[in-house]
Amino acid sequence: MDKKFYVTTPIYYVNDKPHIGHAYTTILADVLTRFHKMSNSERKEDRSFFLTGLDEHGQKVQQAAESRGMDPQAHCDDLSPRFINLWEKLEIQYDDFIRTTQPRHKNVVQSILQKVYDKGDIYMAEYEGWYSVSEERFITETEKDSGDFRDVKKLKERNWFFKMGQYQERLIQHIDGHPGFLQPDSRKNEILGFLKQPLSDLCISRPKTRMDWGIELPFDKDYVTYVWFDALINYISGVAYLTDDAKFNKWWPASVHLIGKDILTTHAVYWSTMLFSLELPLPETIFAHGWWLMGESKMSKSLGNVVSPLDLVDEYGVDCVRYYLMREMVLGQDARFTMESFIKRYNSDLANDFGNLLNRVSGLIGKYFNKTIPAVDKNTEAEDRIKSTAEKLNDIVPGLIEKYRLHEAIEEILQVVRGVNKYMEQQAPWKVAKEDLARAGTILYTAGEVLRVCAVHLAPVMPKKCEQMNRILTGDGLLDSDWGGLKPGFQLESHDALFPRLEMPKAQ
RNA sequence: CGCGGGGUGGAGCAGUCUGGUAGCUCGUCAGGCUCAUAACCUGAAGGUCAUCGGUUCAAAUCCGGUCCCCGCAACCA
Repeated sequence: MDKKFYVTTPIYYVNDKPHIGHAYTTILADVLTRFHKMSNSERKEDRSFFLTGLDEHGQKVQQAAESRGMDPQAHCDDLSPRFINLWEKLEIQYDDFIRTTQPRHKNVVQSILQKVYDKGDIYMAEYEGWYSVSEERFITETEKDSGDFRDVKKLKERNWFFKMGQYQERLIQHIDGHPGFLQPDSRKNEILGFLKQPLSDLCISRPKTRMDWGIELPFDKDYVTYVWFDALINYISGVAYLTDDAKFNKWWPASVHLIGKDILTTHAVYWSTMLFSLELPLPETIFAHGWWLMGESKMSKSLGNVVSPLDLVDEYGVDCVRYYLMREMVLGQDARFTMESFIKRYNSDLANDFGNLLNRVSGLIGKYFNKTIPAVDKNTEAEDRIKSTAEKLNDIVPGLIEKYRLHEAIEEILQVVRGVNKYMEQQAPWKVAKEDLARAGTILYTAGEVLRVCAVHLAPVMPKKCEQMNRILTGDGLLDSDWGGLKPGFQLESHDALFPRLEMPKAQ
């Protein structure tokens, strides 16, 4: 994990307010970045780059703006703070926030269009397909057959096409040759299955007569570019492609594009072939995560009345929500959000195991050592054992993070926390203290130090709470998982419960 | 027969690639402890690993059939 880490989220489409799907991906990116910062030994801040932002062009944005009686740019400017403010509230430490209406992005998109055009990978042709008059867009055969669209008619339109199909074989070979490129495996197979069909070329233009909220084609002023062709480029325009070679070469190719499973094809196929055309390396990994389900349906803005995990932030704190989201979802699979599972998870992991352990340790140190961290007298086998479980986390956690097995990494840390509770039970310092104070000191130092190490490992998930725990135990928020952070002689202050137990709300 | 993923104690998951006493968290029951946020620790009950058949000394794991669930089938973000 000592190499550079460049992570991206999708740039979110500004036709509505941010929702849990946006928040989940962004928190995930933040957590992964913090894990990488932590494990990089030197110049930590230079070793990771986290890019997120907004996708502001396209028909839906234009329509959303129209329905509000606003200019599209004003609409975007109005919505963007909602995202930025939410990220701040969720403790997201991104390195850059890109908006596709920014000149730095538009310029790159136009340069790329020209470049690909000059190369001969873009040509004009007649597009014929089913057009929905009410939706003002072309629909697919499947969509037409679904019967959900009225006013459907065949329509011909002259458009510009990207020669995507010619890269089909090369893409298949890349996927086969790079097992980690598309994750999880089920998604990789999905794409390989998709690529068994002939891959057609991609229509990358929209006539301004139909839709003009986009980036103009440099070689044809009557058209703007298709929103995906525009949006995907953010991953390289955001790290200064064509404008700052040193910066670009430092970060590209991305370590991972985090996406929801709904936009897998655009990333795995469109984006990859675009990069082939540009003769740029492909990202190391595209990871498609699942969706948060509410009851039986996908949680989305269309269900305005649902309780979202985001609603819990104000009441229960951002760290607890981050913990829940990261621990409860198996990356790649769907997960179900319920209030009950949130409270159960919070109580059993954070209140009972993690938070309560702090109170046990600090309470006993208060009672028998006048709130002063005791020194280690002599380690026994029991100390060596619990200490080694803590030290093993230094290998286990980064290993699991690299494999995107985040919930397992968290579980491993919690196993160590539970181990300390067990160790306390077996060593019973509250009894030992009455006969052998030095021995009790050894036990309490060890328990406290393992707890502190666990807090350091959990800090990427719960930055505030873990720093707070570290501060309680050591007096500063420095996060270092090396053994010995607890300083004998340090005076503990009294403190409130870090994770007060929650009552299960009564069934309505 | 379009392609792919899955079906493991009450719930959620791991284990399947590299066959060999079925593991974890929550829940339930009993006991212990009493430092702590009625928390913590120990023990127990509970699974024919969807189903049928095959290979094997041995199958949750490999092979084949069947049933059920889910995703994909692009140019709308």
